Amino acid sequence: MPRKKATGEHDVGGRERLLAAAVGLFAVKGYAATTVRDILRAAGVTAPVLYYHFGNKEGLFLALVREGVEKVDAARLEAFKETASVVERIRRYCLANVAVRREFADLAWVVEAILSGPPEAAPPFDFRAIVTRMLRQLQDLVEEGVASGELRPCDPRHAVMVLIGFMEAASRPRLFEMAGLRADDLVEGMLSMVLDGLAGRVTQSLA
Amino acid sequence: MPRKKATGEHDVGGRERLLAAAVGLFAVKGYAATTVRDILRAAGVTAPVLYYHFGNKEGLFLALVREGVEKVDAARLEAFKETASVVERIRRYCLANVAVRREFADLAWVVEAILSGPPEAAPPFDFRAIVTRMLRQLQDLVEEGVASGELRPCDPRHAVMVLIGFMEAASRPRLFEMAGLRADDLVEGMLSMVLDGLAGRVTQSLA
DNA sequence: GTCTATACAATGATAGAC
DNA sequence: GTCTATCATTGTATAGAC
Repeated sequence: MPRKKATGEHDVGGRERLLAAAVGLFAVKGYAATTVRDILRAAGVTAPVLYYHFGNKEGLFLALVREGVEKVDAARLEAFKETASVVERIRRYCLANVAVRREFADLAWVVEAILSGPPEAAPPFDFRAIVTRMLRQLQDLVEEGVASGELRPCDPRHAVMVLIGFMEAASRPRLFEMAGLRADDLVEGMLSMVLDGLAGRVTQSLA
Repeated sequence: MPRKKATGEHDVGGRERLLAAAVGLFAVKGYAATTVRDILRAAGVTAPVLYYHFGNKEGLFLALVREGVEKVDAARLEAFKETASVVERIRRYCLANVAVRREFADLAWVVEAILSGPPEAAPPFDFRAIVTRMLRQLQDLVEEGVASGELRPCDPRHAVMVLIGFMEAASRPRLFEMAGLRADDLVEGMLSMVLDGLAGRVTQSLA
């Protein structure tokens, strides 16, 4: 029999039930360790529903990843849209990035698993275009800042990597919670540190 | 029949053969997607050899992870040992970290998969002690630098997170190669960027 | 679009000989 | 310590009714 729906749960189709169930499971168990039966049980549907909508386990996974990529990508574009100083746009970018990753935490984990996990642990998904675009956007931003004097002269590619590493660390609760930090102040604190640098005397990073 | 040994291959026991085979497979396929048969075939041994030495698949995995943790940990301690300026010790730490991760690339991947991957994707391994120690060491270092004036006054915990993010990004070939960077100059380039900061006018980080 | 029932390959693991 | 042979279970996926 169809699973009893929880209180307040919409009468969504099996497709959405499956997506919702799968994202949670993939996030905590990973793709390979999550069985089709796990997903079916969590979604309260039977096997043919999955195979009807997604073809197979891999299809379900890829549908999920696409959804996640779009969300991050959208937040990114949003942050770049408005005109502001370079530093301010970088700041918005980082805040937006961390914000989406927190809002769609499970989905972010699933995407992250492909980006940084073992190459063949999950179905192949080509991120090159989207990563390249991100690198390009950030590098343009840095170059603009250097040209205008807002940023210190530097190799923009190194600067981009530093920014990426910073966002990466700021998005890992398991890590920064061990350091006794809350996500709230972390981003701003780390960002000002990245901007002003660790070493040397105080240099005001301009108003 | 036992697998024919490749040229120059030592006549090591099944135990070592299994460890060597497993690390490569876990690195590219992840724990869950790597089957016992995969490992056996790659190692050229039969099933009972694995179960005799490691009890089960999980035991083999954990033996591997312990080995990896020890390697990273040893490199870390080595970097802290000699007396030098704070900046120099930070520099050594980061170089050492990236160096081990490159030397034992597969092993590093396996460890990384537990640290940053889905919580239940691999057998449970308690990293808390080791991560806490790393955070502590870095934070002490930063505090020492701040006290001596070598480092800018700051929240040491934020500084530690920035350093961790930096090392993280510097250890991900798939990422920085897309930016057209080679691992060689990357660490030094990024480190000076972290020390001097992105924003503001040039501040020499002292000799 | 969803169900019941099931096919069937692959999986982790073991027994018992040597 | 390693082998051959095998098991019980779980895995993905499908056929066919409604």
